[in-house]
Amino acid sequence: MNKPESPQGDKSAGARTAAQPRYQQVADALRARIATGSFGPDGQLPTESALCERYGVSRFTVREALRRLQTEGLIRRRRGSGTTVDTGSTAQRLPISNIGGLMDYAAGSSFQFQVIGAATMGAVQAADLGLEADSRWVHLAGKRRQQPHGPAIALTDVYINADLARHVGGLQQGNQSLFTQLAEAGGFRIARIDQDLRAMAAGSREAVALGIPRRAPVLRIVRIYRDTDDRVVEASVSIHPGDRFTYSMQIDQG
Amino acid sequence: MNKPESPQGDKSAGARTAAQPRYQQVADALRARIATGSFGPDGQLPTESALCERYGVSRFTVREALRRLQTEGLIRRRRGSGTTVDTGSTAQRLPISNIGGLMDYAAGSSFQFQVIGAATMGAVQAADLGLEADSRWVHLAGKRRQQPHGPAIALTDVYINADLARHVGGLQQGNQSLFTQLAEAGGFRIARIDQDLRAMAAGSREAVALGIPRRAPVLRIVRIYRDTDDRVVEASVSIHPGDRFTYSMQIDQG
DNA sequence: GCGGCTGATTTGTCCGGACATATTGCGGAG
DNA sequence: CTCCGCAATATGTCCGGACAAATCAGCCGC
Repeated sequence: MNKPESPQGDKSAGARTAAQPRYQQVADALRARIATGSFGPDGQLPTESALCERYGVSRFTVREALRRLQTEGLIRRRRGSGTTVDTGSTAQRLPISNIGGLMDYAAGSSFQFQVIGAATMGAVQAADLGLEADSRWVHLAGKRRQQPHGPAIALTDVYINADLARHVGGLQQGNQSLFTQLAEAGGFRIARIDQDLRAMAAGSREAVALGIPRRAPVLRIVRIYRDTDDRVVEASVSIHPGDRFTYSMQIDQG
Repeated sequence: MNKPESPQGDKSAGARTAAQPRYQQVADALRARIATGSFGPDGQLPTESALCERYGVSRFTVREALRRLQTEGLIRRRRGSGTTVDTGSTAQRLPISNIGGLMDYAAGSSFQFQVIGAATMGAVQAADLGLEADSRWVHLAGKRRQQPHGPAIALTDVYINADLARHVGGLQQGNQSLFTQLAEAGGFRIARIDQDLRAMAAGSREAVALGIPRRAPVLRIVRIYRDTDDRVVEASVSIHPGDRFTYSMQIDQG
């Protein structure tokens, strides 16, 4: 019927971006098809062997692609019965349980910030964030909104490793996450993000900035971004009003 | 030196528990060795091919086992340099980002509950939890503690599918999660858990039960447990005092 | 019509091999 | 002594194949 859509290697070309692995290309293609609803009302995906033919790759590659989509909560797989689009439950919510999800979250909202300046982290604050005392950072502060002129869903303090200070000036306001921009500018990759979530009462600063009563319940999310060498690239503290933000995630298998 | 430690099939024996896949057995073995610190101060694990020989399995199996440990945040893998135990950062904290982590969390604390009785979920509450209105449940309520007589770290309402009501009587108080017990008693498997987290103010009931001021900030976690057929087996709402509970998780790769 | 059995389908597990790419350590050139 | 390049090493990607286990559709007997 149709010849295999080879996910072209793209070894040549001026594309400075390294050619992505094939399973990533297949996953992207399937993610796009899921988004456009091309799998019909029942959401049944082709079988693995059918996808192998379609994209001209081995079953290993197809399974690796499907595994990604599964951890993103996009699909559901059952032995014997096949793979289906996961429309139920949390499909319309935003799973921030992988780095791609975090980027989507950033892409779906807008972050306006300003540079506060150089900062040295005191012992108390460092311990609170789980970082080394007396380490040096560039401090940014800003708000995140879902609609351009809507209410802020978060007040965020960002601390960027002082070694990356020269890249701070090039950071764009808007829809791209800071860590993505930093990784591109600095030529490294974010390998892991640690998150701590807890509830607390809004202080006066947060209350004023977010337009909520003092001592209102807020969700505090501390994120530590590490590169492949385990160096802390960025740390951030986000304060979300309790009534404007819900954190959704999925947990799979055993 | 030593002959391969074959993860014996265990097909026979009275063990009613189905033989686990080999990668699971290897993962368990490595997890135990990590816990006992048998990989030395630098935490360097053997190479994949060494593990293949040690356990008498293929590289596929070893990689699948290591993948599990990685998503649990126990190890760190880097191309070219090998696999190491992840002692830094959140190692001592509790990652509840997979079902095993949730079970560990339950195992590390104690849950005391009492059966409230049959309950029909009203429209408002059902919508809040993301369940069907007018569905029928068995309602339990209880507290979770880290030390036997310490302060409660959570006040939890549990709703168990009415179809499983006959198993409710056999549920044990203590350190094993309810969903694990239900799965065993009912002969099914928990395939996915959806979680929603948000901050809110303690109501009077929570305040009294947890011994905190009214309107104190609390973390509210709603969990929906589904089996392999996507049926909702259990739903739970946990209220954690903001100053006694932090939710930690890791996010890997891209 | 109904229920159970059987076979086909589909994903899960597992193997062996191959090459790519990142890292590390070593040795030689300067 | 320092820096560069090369080779060894380790994980990442990818292939083809095989069997197991869960599911599903259809046939058959009742």
